[in-house]
Amino acid sequence: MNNQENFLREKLNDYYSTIFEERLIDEIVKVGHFETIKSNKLMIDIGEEMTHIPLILSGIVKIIRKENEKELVLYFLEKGDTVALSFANCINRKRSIFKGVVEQDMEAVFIPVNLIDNWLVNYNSWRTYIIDSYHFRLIEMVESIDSLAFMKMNERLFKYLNDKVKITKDINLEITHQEIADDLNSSRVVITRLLKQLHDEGKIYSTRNKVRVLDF
DNA sequence: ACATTAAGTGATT
DNA sequence: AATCACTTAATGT
Repeated sequence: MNNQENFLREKLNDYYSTIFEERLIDEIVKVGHFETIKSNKLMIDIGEEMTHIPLILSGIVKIIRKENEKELVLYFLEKGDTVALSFANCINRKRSIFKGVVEQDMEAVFIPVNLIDNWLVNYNSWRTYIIDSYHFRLIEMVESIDSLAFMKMNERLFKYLNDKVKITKDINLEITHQEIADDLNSSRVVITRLLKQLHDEGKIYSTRNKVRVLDF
């Protein structure tokens, strides 16, 4: 057993070792490679081939859908999450349908996709993990659809802020109106006005580059 | 002090 | 709810 493997084993210890069986951890340690990606770096873009999937150890990744230069944030990934790579994708073509941007410095163990299929049949804990993660992503997608279809911009904005607080575990968000507008595929002016409204309602407190969520 | 970037606002669609 | 056009405020150099 070499240093590299021990290092990975150590990294997996605080989260994944509790959900994966030992034999699987041994495999991951053998084939995975550890990587850190800095905030604001592009992890994956739409159309890019997926050669590896990440098991996220820390940090946050923002998952975005893009259509002719317009973008919409769907959800965030954090520790314990992975990109829900479809089974069909594993077998056939494996190009990403999402864009993933690192939101907070991320650490992850990357697993080559060609192993995923095999692990699905060989490791119970892997199967459970992938299916659960699938299920969870589906729910988040439905939430996205709901908010697009049924919610007004002010409600979407408030949900967005709440989601951010939940994922960053901090009610103080460092963000500009423009960035929020981009994430929601809205315009800066609209966000400014709605934020002021929320501010006046006492739900948030906002100053330049900052939003503090008071009511969540 | 000046330039740049972020935020606020009225009017219009 | 979006866009335009402009103002005002905050911040970096």
